[in-house]
Amino acid sequence: MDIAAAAGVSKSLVSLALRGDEGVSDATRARILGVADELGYRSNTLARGLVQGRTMLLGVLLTDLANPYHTEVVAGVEEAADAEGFTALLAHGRNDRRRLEQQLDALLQLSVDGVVVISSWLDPRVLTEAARRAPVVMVGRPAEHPTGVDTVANDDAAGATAAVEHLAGLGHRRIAHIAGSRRPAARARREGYLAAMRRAGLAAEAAVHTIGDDTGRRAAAAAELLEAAAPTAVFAVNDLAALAVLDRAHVLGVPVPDRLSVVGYDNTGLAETVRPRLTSVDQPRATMGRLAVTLLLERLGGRTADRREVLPPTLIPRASTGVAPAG
Amino acid sequence: MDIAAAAGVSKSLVSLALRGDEGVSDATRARILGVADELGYRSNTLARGLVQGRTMLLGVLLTDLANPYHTEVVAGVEEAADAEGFTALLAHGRNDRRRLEQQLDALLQLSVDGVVVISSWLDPRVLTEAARRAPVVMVGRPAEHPTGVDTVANDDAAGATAAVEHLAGLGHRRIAHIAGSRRPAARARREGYLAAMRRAGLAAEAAVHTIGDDTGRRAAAAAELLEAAAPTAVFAVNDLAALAVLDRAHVLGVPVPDRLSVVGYDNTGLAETVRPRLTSVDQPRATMGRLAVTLLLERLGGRTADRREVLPPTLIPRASTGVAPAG
DNA sequence: AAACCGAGCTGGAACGTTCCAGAAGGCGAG
DNA sequence: CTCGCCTTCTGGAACGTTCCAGCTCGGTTT
Repeated sequence: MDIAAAAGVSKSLVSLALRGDEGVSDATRARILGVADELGYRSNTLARGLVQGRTMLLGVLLTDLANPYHTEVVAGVEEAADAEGFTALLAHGRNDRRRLEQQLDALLQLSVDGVVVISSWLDPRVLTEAARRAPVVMVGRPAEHPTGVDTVANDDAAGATAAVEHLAGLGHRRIAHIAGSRRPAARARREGYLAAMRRAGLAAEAAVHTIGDDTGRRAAAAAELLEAAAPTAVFAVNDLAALAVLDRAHVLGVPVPDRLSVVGYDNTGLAETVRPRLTSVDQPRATMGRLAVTLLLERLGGRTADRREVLPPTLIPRASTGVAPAG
Repeated sequence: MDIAAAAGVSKSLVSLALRGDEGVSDATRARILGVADELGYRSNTLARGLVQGRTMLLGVLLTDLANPYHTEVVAGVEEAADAEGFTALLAHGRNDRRRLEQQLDALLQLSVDGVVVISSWLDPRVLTEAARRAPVVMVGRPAEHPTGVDTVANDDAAGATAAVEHLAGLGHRRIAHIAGSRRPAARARREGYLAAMRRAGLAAEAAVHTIGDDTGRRAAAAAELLEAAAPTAVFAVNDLAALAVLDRAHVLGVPVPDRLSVVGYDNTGLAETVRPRLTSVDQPRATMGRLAVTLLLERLGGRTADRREVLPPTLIPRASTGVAPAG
């Protein structure tokens, strides 16, 4: 450390002074800080991490940067990380499971103190294995709970129920559902929809159409659904699917919400952008991100039992839903 | 290194074997790899970085994760980084200049081998200072070129010209512009618009309304513009502003594109989502990201002269523009 | 005056790698 | 048989920090 030489003290004392330790005289401290400033000194995270065994870095691994759902969770994670003195570093899987695993590996090799995984894509065994090297919290609904890993999810069944009850409360009976792929969250929403329809005495009216992830099939499913089931209301598995329905309704000349009500899920920025504004089920994303950090810190504090947190979503009514058309 | 003990060789040999060096006998290599696998060994980036003086990490600093413009640049950066054997780590400024600086600092302290800054927010002096510790490339249009830093930008004037020529070619004369804040890119687009209007002999018809960054003022500016200037076409500084115009037109019952044509800038996902699909100027974002990495590598290879790259944008015609209404 | 104390400082080990000089042993050429 | 060379392997230094045990020196207590 050249600061030591320049200030005429030992490197140990430089270290103490820079870290603000008590046992350094004011005069010496001032001199050391002065020299450090002059030399443009920046501490070296690598060296510190190596000797301390912790880096104050949190890794955030996400499947898809472009997905606004993910980025709001990230905001929550960052806020909490900042408050605890950690730096959040993001790694991006770009919708590719292999790459996701590589990025996870890269984070672990960097000796991050913990990892928040915002993705349902990783194999539970990969997560369990990762959790042996650093605490791992997964945000999202896993198909199968990975042992050694904490999870934070929203209550998809409750969200679906809220959507159905909102629509039923407006007098709708033919409430159809556009379901997602076989992913766990989508499945839970679908089951929640079916259960809520039963409870509302509308089991006979339930209609489910399943879509893929790509835009083309979304549009096709929307068209099919509107023509086959002739619903007065649609609960869609997510905002993008809801958008496809709005789009199709526009093409068919069906006015929304006068003749058709539509509810989305995730309350993405889109919901507030499209015309009409989309009623959508909101997950408390920022809260989920913050909670993930809390769970990580608990693990760092020594907790070993797995935790599985489920947070309640909220329905945000907007202009895409209205009272059911008469007849 | 416990692998060394378990395999009965020196730590040096373990290092050589794991890195695939030639001078290790096949039998010994197999034994070492076997032991490493069994012990679940992962190399330690901190230690390697410390001794080698490079980490094979690229830092990507961005103002706003939620901005799809940024994320596509990131995709280009990641693609190129991957191809060169680097790992891209993202740090996020969350629309806060102070935080942006802190994150930049964190990246430098991590000893990343280079930084791609996707933001026009940082003080040029901060960037110049950072560039003394690691190569820095800025993607975006700086107000003032920071010395020691390479920049990659799109040609905003050319983009504005393309928009005006497209509209003029459709017979429009009263082409108004919704301008952005005082940020350099916005200013360049505005100047480009004015110059193109002059060249088209429409200087007298030019009308500029300026907006802020928030949604409310966007809507107000859109309303004001449509009512005051009564244009038949609007070139907006970005897609969000264009959206506000579409929205306002919808409220006023002005059909697009029959009585009003609208062109955006940035060609974000929104442009393909809204109805009608938005004509927009596309920046070659992925290419810009890849180019940024190329420039970083050149710096690592020893180049010291600053480079300033400007890439041509492309207008993507969609349904929001049509021939000017008669009369 | 001896013993103790605390404030202020130092030197060296440690962290997990890579790198470098060089050692050991086998083999072919002279 | 000796020399040199090649292959395979080793030991220790180095990277920039933190941590720990311990040093020195003036002042206070007994």
